[in-house]
Amino acid sequence: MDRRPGQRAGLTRERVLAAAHELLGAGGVDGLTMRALARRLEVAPNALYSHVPGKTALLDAVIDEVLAQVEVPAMDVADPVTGLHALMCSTYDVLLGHPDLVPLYLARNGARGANARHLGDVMLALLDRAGLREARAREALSVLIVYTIGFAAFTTGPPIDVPDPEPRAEQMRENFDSGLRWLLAGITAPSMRA
Amino acid sequence: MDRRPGQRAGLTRERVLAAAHELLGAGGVDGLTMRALARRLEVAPNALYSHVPGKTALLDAVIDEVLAQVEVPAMDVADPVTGLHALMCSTYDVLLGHPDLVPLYLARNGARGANARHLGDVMLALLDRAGLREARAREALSVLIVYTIGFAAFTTGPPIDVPDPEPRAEQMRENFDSGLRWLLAGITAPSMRA
DNA sequence: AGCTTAGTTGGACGGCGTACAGTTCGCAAG
DNA sequence: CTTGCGAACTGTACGCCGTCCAACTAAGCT
Repeated sequence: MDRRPGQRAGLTRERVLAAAHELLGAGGVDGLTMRALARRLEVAPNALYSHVPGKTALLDAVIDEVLAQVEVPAMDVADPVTGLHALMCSTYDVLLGHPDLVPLYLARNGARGANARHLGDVMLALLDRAGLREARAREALSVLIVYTIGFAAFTTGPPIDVPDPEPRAEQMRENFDSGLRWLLAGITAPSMRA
Repeated sequence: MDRRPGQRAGLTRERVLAAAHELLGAGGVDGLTMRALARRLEVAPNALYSHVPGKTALLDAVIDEVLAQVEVPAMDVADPVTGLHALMCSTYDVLLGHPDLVPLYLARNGARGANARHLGDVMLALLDRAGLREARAREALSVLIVYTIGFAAFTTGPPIDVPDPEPRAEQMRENFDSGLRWLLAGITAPSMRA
């Protein structure tokens, strides 16, 4: 801090979020502290509070930002179930790209930011095209979200006792896929369609 | 602390774990700190370290302890799928009884303690009787565990935006049940049986 | 030119987990 | 019955954490 009080440091909400993102990638959740963030931006810790309400809000923002990477299938995709499958797989992959973030994600159970809401809307639209409305649709929505985040959390956790993690990741990917197909089959079974 | 150094306080690993359990129930995860725990046991914070290696280990122990409450179906239950269903539902209910614990549970992804291992073995045995072996069985195991813990995490999280949480809990319980049935149906579909 | 206001700093508060050294007791061996 | 030892416990301290407050300064508007 070779700056005297009052001198601007060029801080922005965007710059703060970006730095937070980097810290998260480098040192995991434990590495992301207000002080470390300030250090990286060459600023006093308190300066952050002019751009972010607090740590919780910052985490929420970062979490939601990550969801922007999810590939949303075209709304007019031929088969809505295929679209849902692709959407959930993409979400799963994105989550795997930010392992330390997943537990947080789950603790807040599913970010409530703009991106999260958008994904939810897309899913509801696809479910609608698959024949599910209202309560049924919300039910299916919960199940799919929970399953995906839960599986990501499970996958990104510390390796249980297997020797090398490489085939494990692939194995988990397949497990995820299997379960997802079962769920989708159940969701769109004839008895479910209103 | 009206005790001078060296005087025994009658601490035991069991007493410590029990107090931790109580604190967890009363104040959630945030309420469980080494210092608060020591305060409740009328002891200096460091005294705990004679009975527990550290906070992480303590949490692991408490987490695994909770799993003891899960009702394990009789091994010779008529239908293994029904047994699995009952087992997962009991697990879900137990988890709901300790809301603040669930995120931790997921972060460590499924306790690795004695009780957790036992439950895993029971599930594998039931899956075996349902016709699943080896890789298939492990696959199904992952899916079921992830689904259950994930759903519990989702349910115990802060209410999204619904007005009153009472019907929500019931709703979620039904959602859980629906998804679970779909999963079990998929797992035991003819194509899966070796 | 002067005033307002937003951005930033130094410092502090209360809390956390836990390491280190010292004190004191219970208990087994002599 | 003494002695010695190891385990339990305390006091103190270190280095973190998130966040609030008052002071200060620079930029921008009038």
